[in-house]
Amino acid sequence: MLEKTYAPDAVEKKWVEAWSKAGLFHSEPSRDGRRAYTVVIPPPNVTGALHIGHALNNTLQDVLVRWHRLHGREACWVPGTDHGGIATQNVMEKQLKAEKLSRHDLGRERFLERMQAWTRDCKKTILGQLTRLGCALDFGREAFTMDEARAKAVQHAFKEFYDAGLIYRGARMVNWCVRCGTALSDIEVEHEDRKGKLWHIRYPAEDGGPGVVVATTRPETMLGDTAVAVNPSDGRYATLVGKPLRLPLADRVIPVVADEHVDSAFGTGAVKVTPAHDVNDFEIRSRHPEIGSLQVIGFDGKMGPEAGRFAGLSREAARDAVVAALGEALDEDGAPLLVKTEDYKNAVGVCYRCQQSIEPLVSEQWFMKMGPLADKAKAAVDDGRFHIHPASWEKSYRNWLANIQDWCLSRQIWWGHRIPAWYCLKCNDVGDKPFLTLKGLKAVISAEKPASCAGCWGREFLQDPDVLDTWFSSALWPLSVFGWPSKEGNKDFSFYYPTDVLVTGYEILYLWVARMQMMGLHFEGRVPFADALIHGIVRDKAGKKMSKSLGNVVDPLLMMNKHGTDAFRFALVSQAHPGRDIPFAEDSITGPRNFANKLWNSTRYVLDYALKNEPAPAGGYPLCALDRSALSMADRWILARFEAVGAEAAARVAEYNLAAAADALYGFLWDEFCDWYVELSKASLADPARATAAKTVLVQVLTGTLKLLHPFMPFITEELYQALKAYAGETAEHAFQAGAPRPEGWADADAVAEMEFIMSAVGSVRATRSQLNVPPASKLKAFYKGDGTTAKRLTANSDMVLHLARLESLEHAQARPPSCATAVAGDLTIFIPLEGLIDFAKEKVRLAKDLEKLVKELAKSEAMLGNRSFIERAPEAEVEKVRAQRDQSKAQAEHLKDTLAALGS
RNA sequence: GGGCCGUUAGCUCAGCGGUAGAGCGUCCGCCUUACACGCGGUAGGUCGGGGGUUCGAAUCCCUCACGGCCCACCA
Repeated sequence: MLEKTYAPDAVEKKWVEAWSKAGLFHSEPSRDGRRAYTVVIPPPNVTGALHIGHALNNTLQDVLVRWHRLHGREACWVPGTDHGGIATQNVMEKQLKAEKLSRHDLGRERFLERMQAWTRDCKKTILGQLTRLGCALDFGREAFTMDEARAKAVQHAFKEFYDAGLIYRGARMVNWCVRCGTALSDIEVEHEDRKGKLWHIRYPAEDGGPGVVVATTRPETMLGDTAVAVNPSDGRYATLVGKPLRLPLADRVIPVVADEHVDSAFGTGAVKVTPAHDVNDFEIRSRHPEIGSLQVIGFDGKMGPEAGRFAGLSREAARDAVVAALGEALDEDGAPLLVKTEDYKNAVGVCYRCQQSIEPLVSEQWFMKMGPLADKAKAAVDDGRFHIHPASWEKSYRNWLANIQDWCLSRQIWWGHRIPAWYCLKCNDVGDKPFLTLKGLKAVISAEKPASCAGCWGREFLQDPDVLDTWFSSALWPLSVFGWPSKEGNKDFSFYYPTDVLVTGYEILYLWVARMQMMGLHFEGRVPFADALIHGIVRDKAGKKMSKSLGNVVDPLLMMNKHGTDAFRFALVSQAHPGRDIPFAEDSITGPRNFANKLWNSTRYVLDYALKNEPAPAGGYPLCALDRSALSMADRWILARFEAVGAEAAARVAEYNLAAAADALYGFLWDEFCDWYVELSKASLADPARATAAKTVLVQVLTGTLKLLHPFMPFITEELYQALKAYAGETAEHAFQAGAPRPEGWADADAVAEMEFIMSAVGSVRATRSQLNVPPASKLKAFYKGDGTTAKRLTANSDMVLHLARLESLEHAQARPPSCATAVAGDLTIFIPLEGLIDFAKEKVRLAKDLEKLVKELAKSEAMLGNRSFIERAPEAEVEKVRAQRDQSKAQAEHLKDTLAALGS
């Protein structure tokens, strides 16, 4: 006997343990001849516990994995975590800061030891949470982006790219985060609109003339100016080009150059040029090499020695100081050099890990040439080898690939894959210069320290101190988790690769998805997954992004503990509409929680009430044992509906609309199975001739629905599956291993139409009762008037109607009995004598209202049918539908008119 | 500066060419022997505005407005 209400705690705990003990989610290549269904987890960074976004991401994957396992595939879902580069190092540095330490206090080796220890704990937490969420991960395959196997893949890929000339080292302007102390790739820079100022500064001519006024948002960089640029076609400045200007605050003279890049219409039409600190200016210098470059801001974000009296100040302080100094500076005529200051809003590049503004700086870095790789990735979307769901993302994806820039790979941090490049100390003049400024180094690419230099036989080497962008190893993930590059005898790789689908959020579409596509296409010549399911972000109730600082984060563990994991999962999935973010309110779990309870009680009904807890017969109650022709209309109806819903859910899953699949199953179980079939079965069970069929249908449809719901709500469905499986004749030990219900041709349009009529007739009587305040408990006699198909349907199923509408009898009547209420069903009229109970004034108002509605509908239908274009151009089926509608409205209206006339006006 | 998405019932959202739907909330009545985490009933919308295409538009096209997001080297 089951308890009255479903209590998730114990059930979830029990199955988490049992599944783990049974190794239920372990996959083997080629087992039972099943085709692989492979999913690799987007490995969470080892930065802490999982958030609600992870819960969504992993629930969606779990639904897909379990669904496909149910449908006969050898599902393999690979778990793992990501070392997370800068993000994780930042977490550790924060911890150290609390101990008043920096990573430099520890030194590289001890720092990495601490990182390893932290990573171990963090992995445990993360995998524990995924287990708690019910994820059917193949835990034996756990991978980490920085473990030995993955390191091999990284080193191999790096060398291959290097040998192919796609990876190179060079001096370029990069996005430098002064707080994180490292270069970043372009996509790791976020753009934020910030309020700032636009300062207009006069640079007087060296000969004492007025010179030019330039406008800048970053006055501190003027200390590094080496020119002023104007557009060559700008007449205002034509005579100034080539003339020297005096750079205020610095004791220097700089030229005016002409460059096409300058927009004459913006500001004053003259731009100060700081090649060391601005990407555009860097470009201008490449066209005018003679102007040179002067770096005034260091990698630490402080003004360097070239900044003169401002040296040592932070960027921010230097800005204030420069502006203040300009404010006091006058030109030879005594006019202020700071001509104007205006408010200005501009987009500032910001580090995606620490939100500090990015400093463009020139340095020596490793880069990857992306053009050829991007072309292949673009071709894969263009020709349909790769699909993004929803497809609206494909346009942005293509666009990004088409405009791709080279990828800055090196990071000046410690936590990551060390770049496998070695510099012979004899061939390279390393000295004690900062590594970032070393130019023209000759590298030997090798995972291990080379034995000797091929050029000079030197044996002393310096390994590149930098590490790789964390996304480099992530990009190889679908390959590396299956042991790539090792392929010979690698059954895992040949069976599971390429994977089937990648599920992730749109925020890492370029950062990660695109790069996996590029790597997969480059190394294996095929896409690493043919489909990407891109889901939205879980936001707070008000639609704001969740963040610790806003204090609006929702802890998934808390939700699971409070409401049950299945309910939480279902709440997430049913709101995960393709292409939409999810504004998550805790209330939204209530419905799914109630639904879980509904499942629970449906099973209680079947086991305790319908089957009276009798032991299951051998083989259970199989559908094949039933005589199809002897089934009741309700049996045939629910079987038809069940099969249709199974197909509908499958279609929705196939198009990656999991919310719609969940909704279809929810509606079927609750609105059709429980509200109608279960109610009807109560009568059938009392009739020995129909009892076995009813039991069979109850058991089979319920068990089948539970199986289909299992991917969405694994715990409760497993629990109930265990209770039902003997009755259902199911042989699989766990719901996870069960087979999906197979289509057996239960489609039955007649039964569906008949049942729909019965439902509308019952609904009509119920509404009448309710509107006239007839006590639900009172059983009433009723009469119907009319004949034909609908009358036959009514009489053939009168016992159902009696039960559902709480009637005592339903008989044919030629005329309207006295003192009765009227209900309309199809083209029939149902009379319910209510002597003494009925308020005729009220009844008349009610009927008049119904009539009004009908008349409106009738007019609409007739208007359509009166439209010749409609008759001629609309498909015949549509016209027929309207005709049928017209006929019904007409008949019902007539009945109501008669009734109203009988009641007197 | 480009691009994408959204604007449908009080709220959150489905529907995306054939006479407006769900969940929650409202209101009314029910402890009807699976479930009050329930049952039955009810109210509530000119589908952001304006044009167009079509026999027919919430659904397709154009345009405007208001939100949100992504990309972008306008000082």
